[in-house]
Amino acid sequence: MSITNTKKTVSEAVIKRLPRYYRCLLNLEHLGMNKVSSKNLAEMLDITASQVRQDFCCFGGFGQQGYGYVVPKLREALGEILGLNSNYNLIIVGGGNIGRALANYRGFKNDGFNINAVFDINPDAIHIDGIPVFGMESLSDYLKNNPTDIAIIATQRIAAQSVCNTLVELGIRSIWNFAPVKLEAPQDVVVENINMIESLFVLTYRMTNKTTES
Amino acid sequence: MSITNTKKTVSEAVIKRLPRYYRCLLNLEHLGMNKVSSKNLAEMLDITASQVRQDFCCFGGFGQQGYGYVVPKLREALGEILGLNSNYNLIIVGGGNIGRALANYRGFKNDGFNINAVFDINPDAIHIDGIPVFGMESLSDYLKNNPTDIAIIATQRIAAQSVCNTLVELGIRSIWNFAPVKLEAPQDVVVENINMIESLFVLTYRMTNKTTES
DNA sequence: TAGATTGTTAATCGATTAACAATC
DNA sequence: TAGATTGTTAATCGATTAACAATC
Repeated sequence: MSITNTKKTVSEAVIKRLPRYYRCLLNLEHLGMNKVSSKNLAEMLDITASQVRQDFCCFGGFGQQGYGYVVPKLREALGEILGLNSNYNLIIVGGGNIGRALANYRGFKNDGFNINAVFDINPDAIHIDGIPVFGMESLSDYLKNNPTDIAIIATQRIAAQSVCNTLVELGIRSIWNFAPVKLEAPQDVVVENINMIESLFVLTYRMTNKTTES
Repeated sequence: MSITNTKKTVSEAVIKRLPRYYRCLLNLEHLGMNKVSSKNLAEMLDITASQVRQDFCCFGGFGQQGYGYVVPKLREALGEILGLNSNYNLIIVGGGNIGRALANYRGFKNDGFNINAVFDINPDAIHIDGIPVFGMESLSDYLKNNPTDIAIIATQRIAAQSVCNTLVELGIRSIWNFAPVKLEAPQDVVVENINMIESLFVLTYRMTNKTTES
């Protein structure tokens, strides 16, 4: 009740900007900056100062009139809003290229995301340093014994929906989906997608339709 | 002049929907469907029929009143708008987890995207089946001799901007960026980003701020 | 105190939705 | 022809920007 969500709903657009504010503030904090104004932030993020203040206002506002924002305090507050003060336990389903890349990438750990296991239909063919790889048939037992906050779906497109169904049935309520499909899931399940091919198509669109002027 | 961009500017929101329309139509085409209405498409994509028609209208409209849209014709037209009727030559800079995953993933080839080479500061440590791995010092020579449409930046965050500068200097005009930084580039350079950590933060935001009601 | 900058309300701008004439 | 569905204009809704009183 203290910080979160004073106003009714926070728009998609605002939510997508929150991680950027957070990252930017983390950088400033590491640089030892103590004070920042909406004008400063706006310049760094290429948006308007008005928008910065408006966005923060959704959550109650964290500044001091006439002064600005205290960097560590604001970063902390945004971290709380984003849920970054907890640790998260993750598993990956699908040990193909993307699944392995995510498993091997150690960067998520810094932000409290621990990848504890990888599941694949063909576990014997996959080796990942420091993370166990199990067959799909072990998923149910694993989840019963190991509380898991987030499941990453990194399977083939064709398998993604059925894997999603299984995960939901086994109690998973948060899915980070890398398969290029729109997953159907109950409304209490949170799904966030990374769709590379869509991003690539946007790139070729811009290449093809580049404006020649200005 | 024939198909593209009748109206002045196409909004970001519309552009982001184009790949979805395209994917959906490709599926319908594979299923052998010949006809589709804006209502059908809207249902499949979870948007309004009005929006579908409005979006297509940006490019002149491809339907027949009273009938709907001819699937292969519409798919073809969208493919042209998205620039998917050409082949593209790509290179990857950065042979870490993401770079290797992208290089090993064969799926892009289906859509005409050929990954021809990988560059890394430590090329000897990296082996990718069927794709040569070179040192960074070979980049300039390679690009002189091998026309390249798109460069993928898959380096560490810290190296990304300098790699970007080099690529731009060497003539690259399209960059698909996987490093979690906002790259500065001349305005005639097209940059499209995949920012995983931002996506993950949006996921934890939704987990943390889930509405209990309804 | 005077200057700066927030929080918030009001104005503007743009995107989505509704409506409907055109027409297949 | 009658029914269906587009293309497009008008209405609505929401997000961004501007403005400014509050206040540090």
